[in-house]
Amino acid sequence: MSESAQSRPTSRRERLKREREERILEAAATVFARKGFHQATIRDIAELADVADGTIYNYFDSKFGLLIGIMARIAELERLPGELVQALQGDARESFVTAFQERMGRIERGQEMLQAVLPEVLVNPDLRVQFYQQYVLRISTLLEQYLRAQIELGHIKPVNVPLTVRMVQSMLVGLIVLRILGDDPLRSEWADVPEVLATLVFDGLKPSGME
Amino acid sequence: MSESAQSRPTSRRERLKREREERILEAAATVFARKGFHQATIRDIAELADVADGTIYNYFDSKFGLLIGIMARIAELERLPGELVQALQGDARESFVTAFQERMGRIERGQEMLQAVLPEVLVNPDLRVQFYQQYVLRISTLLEQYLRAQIELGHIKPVNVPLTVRMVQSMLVGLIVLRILGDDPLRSEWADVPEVLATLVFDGLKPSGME
Amino acid sequence: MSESAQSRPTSRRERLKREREERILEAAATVFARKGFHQATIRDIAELADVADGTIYNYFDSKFGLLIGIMARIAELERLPGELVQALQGDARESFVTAFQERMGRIERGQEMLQAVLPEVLVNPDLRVQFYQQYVLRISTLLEQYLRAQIELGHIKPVNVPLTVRMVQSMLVGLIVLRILGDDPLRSEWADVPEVLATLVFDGLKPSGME
Amino acid sequence: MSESAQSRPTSRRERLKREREERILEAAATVFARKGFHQATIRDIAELADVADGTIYNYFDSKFGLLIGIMARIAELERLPGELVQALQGDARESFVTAFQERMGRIERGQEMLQAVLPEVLVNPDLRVQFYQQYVLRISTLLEQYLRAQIELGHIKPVNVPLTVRMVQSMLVGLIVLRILGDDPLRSEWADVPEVLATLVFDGLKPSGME
DNA sequence: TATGAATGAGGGTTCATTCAT
DNA sequence: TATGAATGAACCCTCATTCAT
Repeated sequence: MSESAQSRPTSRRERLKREREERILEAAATVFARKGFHQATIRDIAELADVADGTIYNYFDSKFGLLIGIMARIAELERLPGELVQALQGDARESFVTAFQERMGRIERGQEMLQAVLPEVLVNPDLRVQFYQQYVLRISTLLEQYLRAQIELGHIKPVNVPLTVRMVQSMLVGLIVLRILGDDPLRSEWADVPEVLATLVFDGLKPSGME
Repeated sequence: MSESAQSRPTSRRERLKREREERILEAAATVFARKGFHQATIRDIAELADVADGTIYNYFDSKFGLLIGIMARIAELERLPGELVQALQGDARESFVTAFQERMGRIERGQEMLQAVLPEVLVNPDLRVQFYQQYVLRISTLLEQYLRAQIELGHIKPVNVPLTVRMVQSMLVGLIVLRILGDDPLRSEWADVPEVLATLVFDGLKPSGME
Repeated sequence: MSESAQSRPTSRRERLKREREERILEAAATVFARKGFHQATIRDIAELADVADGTIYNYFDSKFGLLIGIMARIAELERLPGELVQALQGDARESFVTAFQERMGRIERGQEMLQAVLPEVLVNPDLRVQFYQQYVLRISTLLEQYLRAQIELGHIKPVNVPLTVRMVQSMLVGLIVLRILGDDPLRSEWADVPEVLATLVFDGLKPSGME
Repeated sequence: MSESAQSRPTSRRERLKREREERILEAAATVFARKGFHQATIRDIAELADVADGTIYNYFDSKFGLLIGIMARIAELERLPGELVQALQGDARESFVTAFQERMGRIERGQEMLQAVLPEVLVNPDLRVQFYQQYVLRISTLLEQYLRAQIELGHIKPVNVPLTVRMVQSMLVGLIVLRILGDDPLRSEWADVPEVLATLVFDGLKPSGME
């Protein structure tokens, strides 16, 4: 009852709960990434998170709920729009590189979660829609606006905007997939990807003087 | 029943067997694509193929064997190397477009099988290796050789060859994924993809006179 | 293929299936009666029926389905209406005794199934309605008609018909419950119950000359 | 906190404890009656009693202990013997009606607790014995004595005493069951039951002049 | 003493695979 | 060879109970 007995009794518990939830989610991501959603058992996750099976259900509704939780974490880490807009100010090519660097970093950090979620996204219609909207459509819209503006300004030549944007998105998604597949160059030279990607997308492969 | 009753008893039987195996494999691809490998049941497949559950095991070792079977069918449809080499003769840009058209067609036709196989490929280490080698590495090697040659010839400017090739591969893989995710432009404007892709990769987005 | 190879191939299988279903249902009734629906495990039932756990699900939808199955068997054994009507022809008291004898026999034979089902009937609203209608209401309606007719004829004195019928039904239901509770006299002197019951209901306890 | 601060610190606490125990027991009876013992969860009961899950275990040993507690409460409310003896003095028929009225009232008031306990009583051997002795045997013995005495006195005609008593008990138990089953006449005309019951048991259905 | 999160045993159910017919 | 019923291992989830705060 006395206020001095415990300084913010809830805050300590709260913190412990948050940490535990975090631990469970991370364990889930790791196990899902390693064995796939369906091969992964709740037991696996519980053991890795060092909790009892039942404890997981104090934090998540179901095994599927863990997947949703991971998706939410990914979305949280994204907050793309603002930053992307930011990154795309100024010189077109330069901002491309910056934006891609950002992106590559996120992909690298989120690789495990993406690997955990992506196979199931390809399979589950609900996840599919959610992932597509959060991860693809949101960026598509932005990129399309940006591309149109740049074309207007003459910084970029006229192209089929929606398809071109899809190509770029495809590359990003494809890079994730190829990394998951264990492609070696993509792992060892990951840092160089943004520059190569910008060159490809922006300048093309055609030699400079060859107009 | 007597051996003389039919001119070539085995060959007819053989054909029936082939057809049945084919039917089962197609059913498997359809069901896997629709529900995912783990949600799909042998019963589902048996019903769609109009055979009994047990019959499937006369043709395939296991449920997983069906997946392997589908992978094999994809590989069979590929026979890339030769054709790719063929396609890449002559003018660089032109052969790019031709090659991509080829590829887009294959992707479209093989979509169901790819959708059936891809999620599990991302999850199963063995499949991963097999898919990576058959579907990525084989082409990577070819493209790398080609790219180097073109650079040598001055038709293409000097770039980081392995990464550049990965970018192109990523795009192809990413296109598959985005189609699976149900992206609308990619479905409705699929025919235009090769040209846009070639423009992007070959010419870049930079306006012509802007060197 | 030859017709003489197996005489009615289906009928043998059919028979085996019937027998197996029967065995499972009996096992379920026994186990439910012994341990109660919720304490009973599918394993228990499977072992008693000498089948594998999964086999049960080839015959019944769920554990609850077994209960429904037992209820259906009880209803099947009943076919009350016709027989009751039959029994109640002729002298009132005599037909009472006959009808009750019939009933007591059925209760005795169906004891295990009733014991399996009754506790859950008291607890599950759906079962409650079904049991009430099949086991109580159907008979109530008949008895009410009969009673009214007998009153009309002056064979029975005017009484509150619905409630009186409920009393009789209560007694029947109560007898089942008391038997389940293990009451000794009801087990050892079961054969005398109909006569005593008829005396009680028909003549009352008042001494003969005491009007 | 100091012992002198409150005149009778324990007695107040005692009262609070009693009230809480009472609240828990009532909540348990309600939930058990509503969902059945096995479907009911400690959480359900805790919520209805407005206490934490763990608190319940400060008052009762286990979930089963709650059932025992309810049984004890029923027995407490009974105190039959004395009152029954009292009620059965004087005119036979009149005392029957009085006794039954008493009983009906108790059944009505105790309905929830009976509904909570009865299904499990039918299933659990220990409860079965306890319930049988407290609720059936105790009264049986009394009624048998009474019946024998009345027969001796010529107020009641000679009958099979144990079985006759069982019939009456069956009716009482059966009335409870039929009420649980939701029988409408028994609910709406409950007040008339004692009279009808007495008529049936005492006078029988035979018309007055029909000896 | 009250709390409510952690625990983990337990069980219904699914379904790939086998095998007698 | 085709059938489809039988098998039983495997797993998600529930929830009574415990116990640190």
